[in-house]
Amino acid sequence: MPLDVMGLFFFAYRDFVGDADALLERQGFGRAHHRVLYFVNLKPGMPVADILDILKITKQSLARVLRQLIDNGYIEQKTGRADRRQRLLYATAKGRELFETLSATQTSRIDAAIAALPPAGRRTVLKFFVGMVEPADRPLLDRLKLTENL
Amino acid sequence: MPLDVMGLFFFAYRDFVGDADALLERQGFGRAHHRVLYFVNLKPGMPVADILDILKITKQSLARVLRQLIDNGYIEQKTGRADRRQRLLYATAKGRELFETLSATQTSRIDAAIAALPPAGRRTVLKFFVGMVEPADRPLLDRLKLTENL
DNA sequence: AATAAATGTCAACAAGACTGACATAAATAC
DNA sequence: GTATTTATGTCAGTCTTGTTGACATTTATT
Repeated sequence: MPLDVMGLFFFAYRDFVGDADALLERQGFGRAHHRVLYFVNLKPGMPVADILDILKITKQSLARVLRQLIDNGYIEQKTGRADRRQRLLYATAKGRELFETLSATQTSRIDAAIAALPPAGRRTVLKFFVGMVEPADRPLLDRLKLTENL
Repeated sequence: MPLDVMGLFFFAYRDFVGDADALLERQGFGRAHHRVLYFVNLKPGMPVADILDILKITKQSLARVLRQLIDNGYIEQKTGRADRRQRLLYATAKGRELFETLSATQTSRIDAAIAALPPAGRRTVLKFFVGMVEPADRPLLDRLKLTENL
């Protein structure tokens, strides 16, 4: 039984998110803010509904977090041109900067872990992750361009 | 920048823990209960302090969850022989059974993801996870026998 | 004109973290 | 042999981030 994969997955994820947690706290933010920042940076102009779908949380839950990010000038909303009901989300310069800061430690941790692997290691890890994702959500990974290096 | 690793890590972990979440809910339990069950199953006779150290939560936080698990007969405590102050944690037969149920879907998801990888894939993924863990905690991984297949 | 969709907002609630303070029993130090 | 430290438990209050349900607004669609 892959008890070791389960356990190591836990520890790896704990320390991966832990990198950002300390920095976020100083801003008065939490993991939820980080997740929103990540996806808005990844796909600028994302409508609210997409974020809800990705994070699998309710709009009421997102609203609080999003409001803080907007009020503090990290994210801005623009009305959709094609569909004027949509509120498209964009990171401001300030928001992109914060995201860079949050990502810095995570990036070096990831780079170090991959550097210790055999040549095909990075690709193998990415393939594993994709394999762990619910098949119904895999097209979403493609749309977010997370599977380009495969 | 390894934005793709970050994103896929998020999705993979979300769906990995999501497997158990549905089952846990019917029991009136949450992820915290699952984590405790996992580690108690992995290392029977673990003292409370070790669990706190691993989960990086406070004793007050653990107390609630542990109490529910004990009161419902999933875990039992025994006074340590060497150090009678310690409360060593053991899963009951009922606890082991619940853990097996919770692990079943996670196991098949992991197995499927690994089956799609090249022969060395499993080892590569495990090495990646270890590389992501804070170096100070790596001896702990060894003690928990999570690094045996490396 | 009627309905549906995308979003926002108010209110109440729950899980699971947190801090701080204090209690007990057992081990260790002096 | 008393004093201190350690391992654990418990009470009380707070915070973040999730939940549900209800209702409003704007815009698209039928």
